[in-house]
Amino acid sequence: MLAADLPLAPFVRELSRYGPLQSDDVRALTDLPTHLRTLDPGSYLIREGDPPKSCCVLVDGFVVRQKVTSAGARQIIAICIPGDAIDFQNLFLSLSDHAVMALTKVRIADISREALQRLVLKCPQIAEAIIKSTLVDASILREWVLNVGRRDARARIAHLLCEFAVRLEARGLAGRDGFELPMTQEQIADASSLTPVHVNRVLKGLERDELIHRFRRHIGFPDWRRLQDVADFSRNYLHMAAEDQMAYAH
Amino acid sequence: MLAADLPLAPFVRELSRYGPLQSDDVRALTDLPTHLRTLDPGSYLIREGDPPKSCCVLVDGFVVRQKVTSAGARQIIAICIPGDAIDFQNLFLSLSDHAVMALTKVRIADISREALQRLVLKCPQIAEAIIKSTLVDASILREWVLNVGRRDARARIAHLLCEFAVRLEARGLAGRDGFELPMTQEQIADASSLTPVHVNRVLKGLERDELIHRFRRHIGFPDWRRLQDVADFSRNYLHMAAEDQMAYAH
DNA sequence: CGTTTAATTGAAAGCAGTCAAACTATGTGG
DNA sequence: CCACATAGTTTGACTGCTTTCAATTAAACG
Repeated sequence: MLAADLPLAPFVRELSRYGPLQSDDVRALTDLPTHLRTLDPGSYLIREGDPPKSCCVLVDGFVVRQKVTSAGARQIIAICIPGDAIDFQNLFLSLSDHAVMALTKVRIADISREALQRLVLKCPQIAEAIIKSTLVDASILREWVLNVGRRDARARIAHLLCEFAVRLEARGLAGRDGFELPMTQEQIADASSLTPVHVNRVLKGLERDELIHRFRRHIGFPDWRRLQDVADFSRNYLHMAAEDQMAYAH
Repeated sequence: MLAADLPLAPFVRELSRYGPLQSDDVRALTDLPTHLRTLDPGSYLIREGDPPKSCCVLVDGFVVRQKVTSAGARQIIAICIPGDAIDFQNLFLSLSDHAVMALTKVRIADISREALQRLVLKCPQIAEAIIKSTLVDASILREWVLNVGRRDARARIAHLLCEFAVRLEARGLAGRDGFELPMTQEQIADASSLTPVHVNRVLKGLERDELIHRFRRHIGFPDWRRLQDVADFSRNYLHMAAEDQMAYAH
């Protein structure tokens, strides 16, 4: 079978990392009936207050979770990369508490809510894997609260870059040379609770100090070790398995 | 049986709210072997980097989750109230990514990790309830990121007070007249990403504007509606069941 | 009561925000 | 292939919310 026929494969591989799944479980998940669709940048997969329709998995591209204050200020709450489940939230809760927006052109696999719920109730291993995956998401959120709450602008943005690099690399989507950042500076601002203007200044500062290289949207890491120091970054909170501690290790 | 004999009762009641548990499940949970202990304010239940020992439930008193930056700045990430499970994190992940500290004198019920894990694998309903409980925690974390990231000091502190009031009331631990806030202004500062000095000024400002009343640690709400407006507070993100929407409702 | 911890207040400094304008990519249609 | 439009980036000057530093007052505790 071709990879194109198995849009859920990366997602299932990711999940099986959290709890060793039986091959039956893996097959049951991979074979889940899905509906594929493509969305353009800026379009919404889920809006705040929506009732859940399906449970979707990100096959290709990048999306963000976001919330807004009544004053209209936006906060990006999480960045999802290919292979991520977008809404276990909606799988089990009845109203969405945040919106999900496409950063890039994305491919989404919709899984039937009922089918996945049945699977969870039937296969304890799958339930456990989903719990762990959810707990890791929560751990990342805790780090974001710390990041936004207690680090200055420079560390905050550096931290965002470090986290993104490590998560991408763990899925084989980036190497030591860096990665394409799928965000405008305005979006970086909304993720780091800063203004676009200030993001620009900080980015230039990091570049001036040879902590990052930039070309278009590409971010390079000439001195990964030092960037981690500036960012106060430690990958512990990502709860990755030992075998993933590769290139960016220490 | 007396309530004193069932320290897990409030926790189980809470959990059953998230997924209707069979009476067998309820009994299995309530009868879980526990070890009760008492801790003084300021003592640590869990330190960052700890391997998990047991899974503990908060019976009495208040604890906070917290993280610190390498520069030593502290961020409170969550506040737990009686009936909350303190570490589903530790139940399934292998290293703690944050510390848990007692705000007040607390009573803790330690549940054996293995016993609870067995139960999760055996009872799908319990697994589902735990998933939902974890998802609600994550939703609260998302709101905290927004709160700390995009609201000014006044709204931020008001929001903290609103959330605490609503959560306490849902467990029957506070009424319309207000509640005892189990935190010093320094701790409020660490929860709202401000300095203690500024917390003091904002609190005085809220009091001056008749948005709250204060006496010692007691917080009263003379105009709940208006406070919610200032706080930009909506209880949606708490994902409470309909029957809990009582006194503080709108 | 004396001692420690928490709350309060004032003055000054600073990090990030706001406003505004210029510049650079990227894309589109003639 | 170029002119124009649009979106994103960059820069400067100024403002302001929050922090920092320091000192005083009030409350909690043994």
